[in-house]
Amino acid sequence: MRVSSQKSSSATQPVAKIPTRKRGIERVAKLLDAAAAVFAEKGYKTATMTEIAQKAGAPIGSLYQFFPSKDVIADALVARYMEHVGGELDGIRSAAAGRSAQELANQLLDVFIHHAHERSLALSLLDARWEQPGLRPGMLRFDLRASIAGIVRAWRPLLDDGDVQLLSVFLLQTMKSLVQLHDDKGYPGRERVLSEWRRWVAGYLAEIGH
Amino acid sequence: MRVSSQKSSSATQPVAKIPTRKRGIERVAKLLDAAAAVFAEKGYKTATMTEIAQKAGAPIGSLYQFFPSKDVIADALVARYMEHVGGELDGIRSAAAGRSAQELANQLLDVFIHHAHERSLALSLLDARWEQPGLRPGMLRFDLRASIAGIVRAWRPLLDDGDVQLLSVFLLQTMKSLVQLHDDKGYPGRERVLSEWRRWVAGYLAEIGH
Amino acid sequence: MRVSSQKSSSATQPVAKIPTRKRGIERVAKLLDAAAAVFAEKGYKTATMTEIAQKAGAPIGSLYQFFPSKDVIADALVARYMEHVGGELDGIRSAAAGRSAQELANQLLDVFIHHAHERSLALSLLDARWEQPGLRPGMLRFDLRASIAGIVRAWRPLLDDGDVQLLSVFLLQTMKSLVQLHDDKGYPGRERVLSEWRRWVAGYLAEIGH
Amino acid sequence: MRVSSQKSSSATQPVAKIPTRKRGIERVAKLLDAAAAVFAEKGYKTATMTEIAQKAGAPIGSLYQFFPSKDVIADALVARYMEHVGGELDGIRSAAAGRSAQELANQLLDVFIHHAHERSLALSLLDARWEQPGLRPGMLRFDLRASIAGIVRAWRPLLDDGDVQLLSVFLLQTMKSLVQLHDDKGYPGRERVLSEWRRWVAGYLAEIGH
DNA sequence: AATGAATGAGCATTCATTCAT
DNA sequence: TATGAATGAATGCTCATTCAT
Repeated sequence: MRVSSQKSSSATQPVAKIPTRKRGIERVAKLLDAAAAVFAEKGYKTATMTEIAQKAGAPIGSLYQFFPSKDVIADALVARYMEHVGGELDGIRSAAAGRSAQELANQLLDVFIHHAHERSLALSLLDARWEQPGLRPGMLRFDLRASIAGIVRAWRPLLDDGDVQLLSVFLLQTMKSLVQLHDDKGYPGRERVLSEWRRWVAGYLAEIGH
Repeated sequence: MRVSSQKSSSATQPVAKIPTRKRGIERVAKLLDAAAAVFAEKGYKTATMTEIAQKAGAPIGSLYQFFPSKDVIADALVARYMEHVGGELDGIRSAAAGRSAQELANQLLDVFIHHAHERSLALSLLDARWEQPGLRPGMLRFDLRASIAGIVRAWRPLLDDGDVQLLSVFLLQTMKSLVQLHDDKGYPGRERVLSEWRRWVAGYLAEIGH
Repeated sequence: MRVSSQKSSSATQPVAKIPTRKRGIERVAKLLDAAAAVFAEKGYKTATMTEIAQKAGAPIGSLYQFFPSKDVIADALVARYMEHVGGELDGIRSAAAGRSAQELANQLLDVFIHHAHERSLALSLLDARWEQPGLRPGMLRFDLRASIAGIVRAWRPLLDDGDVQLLSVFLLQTMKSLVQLHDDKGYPGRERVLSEWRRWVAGYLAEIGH
Repeated sequence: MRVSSQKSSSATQPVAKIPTRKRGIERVAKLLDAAAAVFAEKGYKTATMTEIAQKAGAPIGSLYQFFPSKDVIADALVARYMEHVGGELDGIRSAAAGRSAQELANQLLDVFIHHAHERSLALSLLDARWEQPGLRPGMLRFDLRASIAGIVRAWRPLLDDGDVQLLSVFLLQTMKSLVQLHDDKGYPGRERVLSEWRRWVAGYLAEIGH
């Protein structure tokens, strides 16, 4: 299953222009990387378009050629994250059948660990541009939950829908938590906490999934 | 136990002026409430001092009388949250002895549910000022963790330090997760997820705490 | 009758802030004059807020304190023109009874001649900011027409409504035309044309108004 | 008689390149139509070269091939209007002899009514570029006045020069006024005003022209 | 003390025109 | 010849903080 990253473009919503020539493709990649770095360092509001362009070695006009507004560049970054994670989840799903609960748990937890920074960036970008924090991130959650539900179904095809939903919500939430525990270096017994967490997630997975 | 809300005062950092007369106390409360509302709606960067003053019905000069900068207001709001939660945790600690695992888990989980909005505001304020001088999210976590460790010790005085730490980290993390699951109304089977989560936290608590 | 210059302020439409202190009143007057000069010289789009502020000897922030957008300053200029002309029309109306057709015609024609530049500025400002040119200026026309109708009624109280309307439309249009003929210095026989025009307007006025 | 649309070419002023092949001619027509539409909708300053090219379905480079600057397009549009009106006036002149005053008046008034939108566009383009090098509104007026003078002479060959001038100025001005009265749908008694205006113009024409 | 007008550096964004491909 | 990506100076506007009244 593919996590949707296409803009539904129902109206004349501004979207990133897709570069056609080689030079443009390279430039867009550079711009996105620069934007990710600047947003991560400064936050959405504090980051400036000028700094993004400078960091990418591009004139400000070129930045606006491809990303007609600050919002569009943030959206593009979120979409890129969704594609990365979506791709990995696809891989896990196609190899889910026959795995042990601990193997599956570890694989899922590692996806989030692996993209921890990208994820926290995406969340902060979503948050900073939405009045009611938590509403828009909900979209993100929705897609991922569906993806994870697909994995659970591939892993245990006989599970009923309620249990699939329960497990997918549970897994998503514990993945997020593990990232937080993983990123925080400032508490004692960190190693033990992390391995306990993995054991505990696998235990719950095994309990519900037989 | 009192959760510390004093800055480590490395230098002559500006702090909120403490009002002495009754009228001043009322005005400060109004200003803080207005600030909380505006920050919650707009986010730290987007909120303006002018709007905060307007919402409190106070002139901008008066706002600056008590809170000499935007940062100081944010710090005061975070401190207020810490005091609220700290107070409740104090209460739980003094009545912890003799509670069942499920009772203790529920009480703790309810503290965070109860202050969910205040907490998300405090976190976003901390986050938005990441590289400003002042408090850090880590500091928040540290204080709370210490507070929870105190509760665990009061509940099971014989537990060794490693287990106390493990449990306090675990409890803090699952409290945060429960808030997220609680605030998100957009997924199926929410009721079941929430009750399972409580059951499951209590189970782990019982397992480690004998 | 007073030509309306009050903003109906049905919603949170941005309007010019009215200065309260003496310094503010002087500054607003200076800003309006500067804006009139710059708009007249460059046109609405080409004029820059920076240049207006500079010409008024004010920092850009002060300009925005009183006029929160470029549109608002243009609106203020239009309103000022309406007030000037409205005031003069009021005067003509209260002294209309008993005048000869030629006297009344001359007085009206002189109002527009007198405010020729202010009027052309107001029209160009209205035009430049409205997609369908002619639609918004229509509002201007509406107010003036009503004012002129009041004068005609004061002049000839027994005239029926149809004739009053006819005369007010006719007078407004010929006033505008006279301004154009007056401003254009580039054609031969200008003096004769101008006096013929006045004679001809008075003749029509006398014919319809008995 | 041909209304002059050539610039006085004081220097090496850029002009529209004249297309030679059939495809080029079609493309230029499309570009001019697109430019007219965009200018009419947005005004000279607000209209963008990119949008004009897009509306014509042509790449921006192609637009610049034929019209090397934004000003050149505007000039071309004005020239086109002059040619249209000039052509019609030529026709009226060659059939002027023997017409009644009312017939001549109606024919002339209809020319402006017929090209009302094209005229208002041309005027706004001239106005918007007031201090740019190129044509001036005065020039437009001058050419038309000369054209109309020719018609008056053809109609009444014995009239002395002063009366011819007077009539041509008068006719041009009343033609413009009629257009304004015609375009404005927002006043009462419009039908009566329009027919009165025509009657009244013919009356003056008859009076001066014997 | 209390007030709110003044300040100006800084930001997102635009667009006519060029020129490499 | 035809194309459309590249360019960057210029513009409207914001807002935390100060300080004259």
